[in-house]
Amino acid sequence: MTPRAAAGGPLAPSEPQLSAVDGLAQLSFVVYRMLERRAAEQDLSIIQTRLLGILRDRRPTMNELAKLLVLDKSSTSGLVERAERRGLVTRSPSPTDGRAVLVSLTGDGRSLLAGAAIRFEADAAALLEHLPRTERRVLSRLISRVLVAHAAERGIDLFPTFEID
Amino acid sequence: MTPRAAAGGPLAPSEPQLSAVDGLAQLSFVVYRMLERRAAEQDLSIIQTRLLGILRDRRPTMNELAKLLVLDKSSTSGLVERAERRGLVTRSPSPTDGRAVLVSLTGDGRSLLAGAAIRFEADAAALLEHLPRTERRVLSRLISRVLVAHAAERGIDLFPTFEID
DNA sequence: TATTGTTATACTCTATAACTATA
DNA sequence: TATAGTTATAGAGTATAACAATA
Repeated sequence: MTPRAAAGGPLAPSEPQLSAVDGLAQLSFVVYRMLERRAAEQDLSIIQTRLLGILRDRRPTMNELAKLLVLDKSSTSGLVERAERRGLVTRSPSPTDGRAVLVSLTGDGRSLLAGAAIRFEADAAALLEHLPRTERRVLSRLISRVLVAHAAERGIDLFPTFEID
Repeated sequence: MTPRAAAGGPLAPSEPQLSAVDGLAQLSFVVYRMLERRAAEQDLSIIQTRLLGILRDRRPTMNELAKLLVLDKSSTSGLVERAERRGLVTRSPSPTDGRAVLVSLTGDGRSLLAGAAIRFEADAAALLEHLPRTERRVLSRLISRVLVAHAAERGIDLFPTFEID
């Protein structure tokens, strides 16, 4: 990676094209920051956004949440506590396990998430529209293939025939 | 973005390919985490790594640093203070402006940065090697074109003929 | 007066360790 | 005893506001 790519700033190599590695790194930063900015517009951090995103179609226990977010359970407690204080999520006792707590999204949480998601999608679409339609499709397919292969390497099937959970 | 893409986890749409937006978001997360992991192996955060990356070929003032990192000057003070305490950077008075401070990389800082960069480059290369060489080149070129167009939109030329600075 | 940088303060995010309550 | 979750504590990272020193 060139120094400037590492800094996330503009590049000035002598070739008229970024190296594959620099391109990947730069693209990652650009997209990550789009997400960060759109989340911030709703006063959400990336981790808060991911929390809400997980809750959009699930109602996990604190423990499951910690695993999904790859966080310590104490970090998850704090994260959920702050989100609950803002009225974005609620905690309720599990009916089947007296120790467990179920976390779910409130209407306010859902609205905030939807706002961020819609704006981010527009950003991502605008970024891709720099390419003509045909090449956009090629890019999309190649990215998909890379991700599928990368996931498969880790024993994850991105497209299981049935929902397994 | 689908709920699962927002969560950064595996996806299960019914089509055998990710949507363009989901692919972009997923790819961004995957690459960002590679960088995060490799930096962490050197006990560096992403922001510390970016700091060192900027210093690899520059010796900016605190003020310039704050602008490059898009951080408040007070945040930059703290960031540099912690890096200096670890012996990764040094602060010295500017010879031309009695108020200014110049920040530069130490040998230790350079080594740490190099270690993270080399490992990250290997990760990125491995990710791309999931595609045959020809398609890898196509992907690389398309990503480059998207980034160049995106930068141009913001008045930035990714490939200026001369170093301007 | 304006600019450069640091410091005080406050909040988010994270982990480790110690704790409570339930299984 | 083991598991689920919270709390205490500590540190990184961030911003705002107040400040000191220099231009």
